[in-house]
Amino acid sequence: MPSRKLPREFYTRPNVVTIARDLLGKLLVVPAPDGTRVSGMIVEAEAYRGPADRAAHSYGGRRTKRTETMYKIGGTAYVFFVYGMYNQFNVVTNVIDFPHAVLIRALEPVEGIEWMRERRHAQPDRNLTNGPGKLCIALGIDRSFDGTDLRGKQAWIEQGETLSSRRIASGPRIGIDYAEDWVDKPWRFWIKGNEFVSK
DNA sequence: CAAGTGATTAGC
DNA sequence: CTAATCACTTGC
Repeated sequence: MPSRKLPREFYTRPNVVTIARDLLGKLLVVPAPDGTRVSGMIVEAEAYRGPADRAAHSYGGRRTKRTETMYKIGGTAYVFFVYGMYNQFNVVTNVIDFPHAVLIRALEPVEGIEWMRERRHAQPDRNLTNGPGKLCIALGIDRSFDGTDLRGKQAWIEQGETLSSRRIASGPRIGIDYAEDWVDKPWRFWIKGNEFVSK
């Protein structure tokens, strides 16, 4: 049986906005401690197009210990810590030294939902993975995932559902009020009507 | 609606 | 070194 992991060429394409939209319907998979699969379908994602994009961590070509991961080759995981509590899972795109990334904002649980319930302790199912910090808790994603290859064993993305463009909506990104002219770019994509899209 | 939380960053 | 900020979540 061939691997269903997305190939390198999916990630190294030049247009991060296209890749963010294409990631909808794909399956983000992480192994649980017992070796079983924990996974969710991507239902919401945002493109960050540094160095030009004021909202991106790599804006202006900023290169620090944290942002260094964004400069790696497409298909690398970029996981960062924010607000003193939460991790955020991103997919690096483009080729080396073009610091683009897609933030995964929400998933619809598919496999291993018992693991998600345990980690999110007693939240209603619809709140397990409907936000970028929540989905990292549910899947057990922390900074040890930062810089890892999305075609490796730590976390990966598989071909999932193919969506017609009619089912996809777009709008401004969330939580980037500081981004001046870039605030209104419609680079957030989600699956219309999906109940796991973040609030 | 506002607090909480601590790594990260810029600026001395 | 210090202080402000932050690609969020939860509980009031």
